[in-house]
Amino acid sequence: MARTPNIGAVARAAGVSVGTVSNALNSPERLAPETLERVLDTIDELGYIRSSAGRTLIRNASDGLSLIVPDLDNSLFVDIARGAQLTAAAAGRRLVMANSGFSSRDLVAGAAPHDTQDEFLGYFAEARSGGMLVCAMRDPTSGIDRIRNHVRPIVVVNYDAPGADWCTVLMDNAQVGRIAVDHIADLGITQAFYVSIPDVVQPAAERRTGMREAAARRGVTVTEVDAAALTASVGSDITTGLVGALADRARRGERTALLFLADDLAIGAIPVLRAHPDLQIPDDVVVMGMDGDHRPTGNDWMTMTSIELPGYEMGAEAVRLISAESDPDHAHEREVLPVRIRPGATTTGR
Amino acid sequence: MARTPNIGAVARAAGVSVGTVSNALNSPERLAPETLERVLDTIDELGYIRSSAGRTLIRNASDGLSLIVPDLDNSLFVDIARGAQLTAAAAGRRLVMANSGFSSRDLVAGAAPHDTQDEFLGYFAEARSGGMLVCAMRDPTSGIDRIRNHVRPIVVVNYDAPGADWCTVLMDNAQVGRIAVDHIADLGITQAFYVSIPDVVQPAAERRTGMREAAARRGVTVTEVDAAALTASVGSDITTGLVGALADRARRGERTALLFLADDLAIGAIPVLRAHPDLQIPDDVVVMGMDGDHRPTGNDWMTMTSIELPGYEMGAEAVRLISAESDPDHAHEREVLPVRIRPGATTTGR
DNA sequence: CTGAAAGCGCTTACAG
DNA sequence: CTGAAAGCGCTTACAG
Repeated sequence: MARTPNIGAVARAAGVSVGTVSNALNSPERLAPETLERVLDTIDELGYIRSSAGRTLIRNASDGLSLIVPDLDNSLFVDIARGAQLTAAAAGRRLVMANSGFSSRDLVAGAAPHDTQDEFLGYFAEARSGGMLVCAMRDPTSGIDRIRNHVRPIVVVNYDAPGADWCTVLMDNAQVGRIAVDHIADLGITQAFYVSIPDVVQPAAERRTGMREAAARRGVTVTEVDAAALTASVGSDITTGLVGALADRARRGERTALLFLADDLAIGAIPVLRAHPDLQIPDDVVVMGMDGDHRPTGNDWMTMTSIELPGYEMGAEAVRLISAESDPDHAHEREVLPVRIRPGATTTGR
Repeated sequence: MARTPNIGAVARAAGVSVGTVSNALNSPERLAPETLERVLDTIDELGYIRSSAGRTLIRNASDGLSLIVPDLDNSLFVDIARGAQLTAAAAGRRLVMANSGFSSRDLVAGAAPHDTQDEFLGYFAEARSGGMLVCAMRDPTSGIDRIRNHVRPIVVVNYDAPGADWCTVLMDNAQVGRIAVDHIADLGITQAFYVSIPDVVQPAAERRTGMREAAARRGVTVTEVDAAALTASVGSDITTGLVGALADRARRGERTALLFLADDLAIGAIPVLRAHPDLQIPDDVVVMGMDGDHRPTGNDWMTMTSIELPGYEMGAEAVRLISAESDPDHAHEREVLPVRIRPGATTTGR
């Protein structure tokens, strides 16, 4: 990069010292009005843009915040990112994001997660990030321990690490499972299939725990089914395997619930059920997902019952906790945000 | 931030000079194997992490790439971001993103765009970004001119600025409009409604141009309708206003096409049409969107005909162009990537 | 193969 | 209110 005008060039052109130029930028109230004006005019003329590297060197910290998200195809993380970015902007801080490319498929398949979470942790540590939000789908402890002293506040979002030495922002995943069961129990349904991925994925494990607890409490019999991925086509395949049993029950006048860990799975179930002459939604089968997609797709001819996840609030809260860390007697917090049901036609009929 | 161990601390502990520690990190082949090992061990023991600020100061450039996207709720930009980030990672470079919070609603409403594009341009210029991808929905020229000399290569994605002094990566928006009309003309349809937003949004303007050209060529009569936003509910409202005319035509045995600038609009049309007893899809009315959502929602009980946009390729190509800029006799390029139709049940019946 | 030294652009007490 | 000077952590010729 060709050398751009530096603070010395501005000082020379304005006939002041470099310290005065620096003060014009950082403490303008210290300058005589005429001096300030002359310096600012010179900055404009020269097209001077301060390099943040100098300040970062001195402070051993930059003032930008950084956010690592696992996967932008997941609307939860898009919501978290927006909540974080807008809250940061409102506080006058910039936030940049990195996508670590995490795929829950790896975990489900038992493969080592092939993401770049630790690479980005290192990258932001070298940049002396002024605060880091780590949105994790797997335990980030080892990666964070490595950079702990080089990045000021760290907040972990969406992963509950045992013995965490940082603030954590979570949603109440057990409540997700409980609410789903309570909803169908309220409809008088006593038999359900619960389609999820293996418990190596922490939110899946916690939702299952909540689901089982509510099922026992409400007297709902639940058959658990494993999905290999959270896609509509997997949802279709699994449902195809269940229609026989569902139709048998329907002929006996019994309703069945299909509870899917993700809306994408649930969406895949719909066409399979509609294609079956004996199965009406929601009279014979009710369907619900559990990660209500905020995205404005208005995705169906029938609205899908789902659970609204507090992604935006999680991101916003994480940024607030970053700011709270500058308070000297701050103690790390573990916040668990509530979820709520969004009833739709696939369970209530409208 | 408490002072972390610096290169001097490592040098002292390893009994070498700071230059040698630097070489261990940047040119390890220059060191005697034993020296190298001793230095690396010391780095490990001390938990030393290099600060990139020093190098940025010297080079007047950092090695990270940065990407500004207008809006993560738009799947096009999520695709671009993924294409860019994976291509960068494959080339051993890190890429960070910023969301400028652009809303096309502002433009459509005639309001000044209230985004943070220029703020982030300035932020990345202060960080001496090693390369910048600017995904723009409005003309970025003034913002870029301001930072032109402080950021090495700049590539603009998705905005065709007149007289651009940089590489540009575009999709063929005129082709989007042409393909849509050709598709319905191939089905023998001669009457269509075209629902778009005003031409202040550049892609909308270009698609309209392509649409008109194809309509003239194929003898299709098109009635143009203005939408205030690209949402399903706006699509529903507009369609509600059209069902009378559509039903009249259906009773005369004439098919009509509804072409929507965005899939979200088109999705909103579906339930309105289904609710009308005289209108069958696709026998009386065919429906298509024009920004095929890559996201894995499997969004409907009937697949929506749409146009596949080359978002991933645009992001990947933009990163390749960034690298190409380091070639001394590089000339700025303007690349226009093709689009293609994805036929679905809403026009072909399956 | 290794070390000593200059310098990148900035901020911050301190002196005046 | 302004200036002179030290120093942040690093890289890079250069000398040996």
